[in-house]
Amino acid sequence: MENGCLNSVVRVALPVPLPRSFDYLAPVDISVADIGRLVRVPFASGEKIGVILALPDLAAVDPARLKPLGPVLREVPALPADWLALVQFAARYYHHPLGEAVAVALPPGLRGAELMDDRSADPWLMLNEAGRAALASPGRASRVRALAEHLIAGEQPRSALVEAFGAAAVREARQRGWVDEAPSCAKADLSDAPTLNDEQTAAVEAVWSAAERFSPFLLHGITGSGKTEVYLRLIERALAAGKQALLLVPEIGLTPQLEARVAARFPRARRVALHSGATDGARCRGFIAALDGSADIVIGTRLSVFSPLPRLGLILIDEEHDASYKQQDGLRYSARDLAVWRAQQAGVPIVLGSATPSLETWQAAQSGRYRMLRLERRAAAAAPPTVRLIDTRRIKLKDGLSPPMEAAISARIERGEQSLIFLNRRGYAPVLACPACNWVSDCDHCSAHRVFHLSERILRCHHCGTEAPVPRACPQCGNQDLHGFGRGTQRVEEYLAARFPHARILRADRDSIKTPAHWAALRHAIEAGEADILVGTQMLAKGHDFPKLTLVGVIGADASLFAADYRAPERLFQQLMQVGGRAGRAGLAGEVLIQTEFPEHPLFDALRRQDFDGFANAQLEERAQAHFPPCGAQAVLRAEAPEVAQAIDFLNMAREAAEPYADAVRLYDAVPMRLVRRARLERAQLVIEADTRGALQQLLAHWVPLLHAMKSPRALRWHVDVDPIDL
DNA sequence: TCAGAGAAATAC
DNA sequence: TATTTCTCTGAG
Repeated sequence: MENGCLNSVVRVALPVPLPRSFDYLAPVDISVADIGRLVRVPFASGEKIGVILALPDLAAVDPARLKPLGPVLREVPALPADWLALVQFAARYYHHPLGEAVAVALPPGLRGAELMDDRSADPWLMLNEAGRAALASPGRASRVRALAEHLIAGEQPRSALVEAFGAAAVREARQRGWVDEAPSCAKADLSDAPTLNDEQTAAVEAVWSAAERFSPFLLHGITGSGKTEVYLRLIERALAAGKQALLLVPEIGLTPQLEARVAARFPRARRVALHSGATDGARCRGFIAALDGSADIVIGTRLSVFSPLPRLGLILIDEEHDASYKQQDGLRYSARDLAVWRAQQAGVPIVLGSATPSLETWQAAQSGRYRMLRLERRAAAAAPPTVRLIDTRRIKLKDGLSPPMEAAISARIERGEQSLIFLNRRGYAPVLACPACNWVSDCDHCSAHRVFHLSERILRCHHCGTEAPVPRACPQCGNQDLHGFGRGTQRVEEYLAARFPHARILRADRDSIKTPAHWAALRHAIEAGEADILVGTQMLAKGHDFPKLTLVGVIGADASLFAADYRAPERLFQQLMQVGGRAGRAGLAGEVLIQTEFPEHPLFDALRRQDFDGFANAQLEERAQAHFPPCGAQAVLRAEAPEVAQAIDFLNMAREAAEPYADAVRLYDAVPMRLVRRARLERAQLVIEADTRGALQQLLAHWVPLLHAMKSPRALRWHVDVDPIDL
């Protein structure tokens, strides 16, 4: 059992839900150059694909138990040390098994093939088909993508491209949202980058003067103040310096637009777009292009924070407050927070942009940890919208709409302008009920009502997705007169159609818009003035100028005013500010009308004055009093089981296990979650608070290993959520 | 005595 | 998580 030879051990991260790595016996030809490479290893009775983490001097277990390493995939560049460090940090900070974190951070094509019955030594067989194809040759998808880029840049007429790639490819590119429409825009767009105003210039200079070191900035710019132009100028500088730029955007819906704008500005730069909607092959190629340094600009949703970037020079986060930066399952990471860590690690500047920053970022800027850059002028020279409240306490509403709201819509129709009615509730009515016997359309699997969708004639649970046909009569008493209570976008649309029979009405919510192509078509229809009234959820609040839109009507905002969630006011303010920003952007005055029974609420007061600073500071004050984030740190342990009692039992046991380490933290009681039952499972949670992230992390480092060791019913699942955004 | 089910242990 | 190993039960 002589084992004196150094570097005879290989440490590997494997995609198993165990909080440790695994050691193997090294083959003679292994070297430090193999750290970061994919490898096939025997594991339990089968095989797995993992990533080589290190060549330690000593194994962490009895060397007699080590099995020999399998083949190493040397055809793909090794993942660099800083990438491994990022993933290891994420696994440690979010207390998630390292091997699974590695799997999350890799594109699906590189995560390893599913079937491993073939024991041939060919390392390529470690990858699945998409991965192999992506690495072997630029496939069809990339040709179609190249076509899309040509269309965007307007470098070639459409007919030539149809000839080269076929009409089907053009259609595909459009369906995937890679191009907005047939080539129209183009070289004009290219040359005349708008002149920066002095605020924008100052922002660009401030960031770039710190280009050689870690320096975080909050770019606080109201809607229409030209944040994107600042991003583009900074990318330009990064490219000129031979660096890579990473631009994070909130969600897939917005990626194609920004991508098109970046493509138009930097037609010669190698751009990569990464998001969950991209095919395995496309994600894999983009990842490799980033890794081997050939990509200059990476634009993407939260998952792109894990792109390996050897020449990284700049990180930009657009709409940094957006909730979609937090992953809500598996490795529950915040791409924004990881990006800041990454900027620090790489020693580069990072810009967090928002009109309504998260309180976390706001506090960092107030305390001087981040530098604040303000853009207070609307580039389009339009005045900010006026905000008016409609006190609905003494007004009779018709399907949720007040007479002043209707009058305002009517006035817009007469002037040929557009109105947007904003309501965060899709479907026709939130619940269908029988007035005779009190039957309600409850979901069988969740503690929630099924929502009545009139056009599809179904009842759908918005939590588990199950559907049922709308019953003709009450299933309990046979009464044929069932009523939809409350209102959603469909009902408001229906009412408006009856009230304004000559108006053209478009509805935009997750039910009416299912693909990027739908979304693009809708946007074009709105921009072309083919609608008088828009009805929609927060989907409509984001992105895009609608030049004829001058009225935003908000209904149903009161529900968020007194919600139990302490983040509800922050979210509401952000939402209203954002949706309000849609009104009046092209020289026409915009107006925001909010129906509320609480017109004296300070949130509305701040909104009326467009006073984000005042609102944010007041909120911070409240958070400080309660020691809520960002004036304190939180984590939550959640458990789900067939019976809520099992989940509570587990959490109580967990709580007991935590007590000895809990002197610097507050452990709350295990309680059933607000929506206890979801998809046939019942959930409970236990909140942990500490004054600092350090104290919280210290507890978790002791506690989570104990949780793994705790025995619990087989059907019980649990997870830890660090820095949760909804409790 | 031995299926068969369900719990428990284990992975390098 | 996935698979193997154990341990208990009761029908024959």
